[in-house]
Amino acid sequence: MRSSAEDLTTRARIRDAAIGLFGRDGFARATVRAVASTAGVSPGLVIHHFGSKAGLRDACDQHVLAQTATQGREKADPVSTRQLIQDYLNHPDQYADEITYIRRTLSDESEAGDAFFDAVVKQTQDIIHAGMEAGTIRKFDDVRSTAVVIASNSLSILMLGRHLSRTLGTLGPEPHGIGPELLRQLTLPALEIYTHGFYADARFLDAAREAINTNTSTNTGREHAP
Amino acid sequence: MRSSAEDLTTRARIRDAAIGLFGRDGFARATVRAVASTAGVSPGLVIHHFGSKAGLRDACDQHVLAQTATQGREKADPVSTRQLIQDYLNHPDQYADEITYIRRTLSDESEAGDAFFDAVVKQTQDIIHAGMEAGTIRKFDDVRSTAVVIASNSLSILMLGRHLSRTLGTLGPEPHGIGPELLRQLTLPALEIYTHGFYADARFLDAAREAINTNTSTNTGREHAP
DNA sequence: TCGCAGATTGAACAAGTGTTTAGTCTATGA
DNA sequence: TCATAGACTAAACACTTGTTCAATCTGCGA
Repeated sequence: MRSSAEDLTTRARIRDAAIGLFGRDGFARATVRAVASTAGVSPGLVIHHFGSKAGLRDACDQHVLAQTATQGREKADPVSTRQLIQDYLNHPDQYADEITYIRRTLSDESEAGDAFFDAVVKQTQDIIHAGMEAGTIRKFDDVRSTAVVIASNSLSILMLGRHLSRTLGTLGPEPHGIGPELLRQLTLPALEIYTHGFYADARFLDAAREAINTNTSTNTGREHAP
Repeated sequence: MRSSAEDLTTRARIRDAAIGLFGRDGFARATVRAVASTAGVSPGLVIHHFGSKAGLRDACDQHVLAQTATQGREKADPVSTRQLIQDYLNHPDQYADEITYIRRTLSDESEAGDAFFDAVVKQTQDIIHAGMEAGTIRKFDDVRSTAVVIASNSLSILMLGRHLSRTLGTLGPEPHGIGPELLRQLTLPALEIYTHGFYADARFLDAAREAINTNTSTNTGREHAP
């Protein structure tokens, strides 16, 4: 369900070209002239529509991340999430630019990236709470930290997708590397760890518990943030 | 154990300044003039020593990643790894530039980043094999994919450290966000998942096994890479 | 002491950058 | 019909970029 063809307003065409180039080359490396050339317009028109290169970036941020955030908020339940994944697996190239752009936004420092990450964590937290009540997810003391860990692990595929697919030899036509083959190959190992754990017993966990409990008083670390 | 003071050769001072700026601002945004100014020399001298800006990047890659790779290869056993972590927790700011630089290298496309990631995966694979024999790590069918998942999860702290500490409120003076407080707060939740799992039972795992086994024949995916 | 190779600099160059500006084209409403 | 607003362009501007170059400075071996 995307505006696919060339029947877009010029402003939208420029913005989409910028999303592709900003994601692929980064904001600094991507030039206004390249964006204009990709969109088939003159450099001046880019400035005319967006005020400045920074304004163009803001428009891209708002478009990609607002869209993804609302999608995420609407489809917070596991069923819709599964449908979203299925939709992606059927049309992977439709989302390529968005994925690359989000990865770049999370890498560079930006308020849009911060907001997106926080939204993912919040959504994960909601899922964990619901799963704990439903009995599908184990009970955790520190749900917030657990959600941060899970979100971080999930987003690592987004951040390192190129490396993952390169190492596993599942590199498809997608520049970010996150293709159906990669997901198919990682799903079972990840779910095994999430189901039966990674370690054979609680040795490491107990040792860490003890170390942290004894260290908190003697350590040189600063006080806890309020 | 770092060459701390100003008793460095000019070439090394330029390289260290570049490591800091390339990591913080990225290769494109960081200018030769800024590197020269930080090192207290003229822009021409930077070129004189490294041939070009790209040559300077190569030197930085080789310095940071070769150093880290050898460290990783020497300290592959869990005991030394723990000592390395302890060493970091005691002197976090000494490693700040290296951490930021490695994160940037993994984000941008570069052979050095590829080699580093592969080294981490290989090291993780060795640890898993050893742990499986020693009985501390569960038995996995697909050790390579499991190692990729574990490595990806571990590196996510590196890639998203700024977001993690920002969300959890453990932001210290480090620009990358990976401070002692963050690690202390994430250790137990991560180890709990790695020990007892995340899901309450094998429902999701079994469902995924079934879905993948039935899909592999009917799916439109291409053949497996050799 | 001399000479020379390398370190180092300041200024300049050429290319590329974001942005501005003057002007043309086009549609739309009075 | 015509005036006006906005889309749009080509050219230029001001600035930054990486790099070069001629010229000094410095240390060291003969």
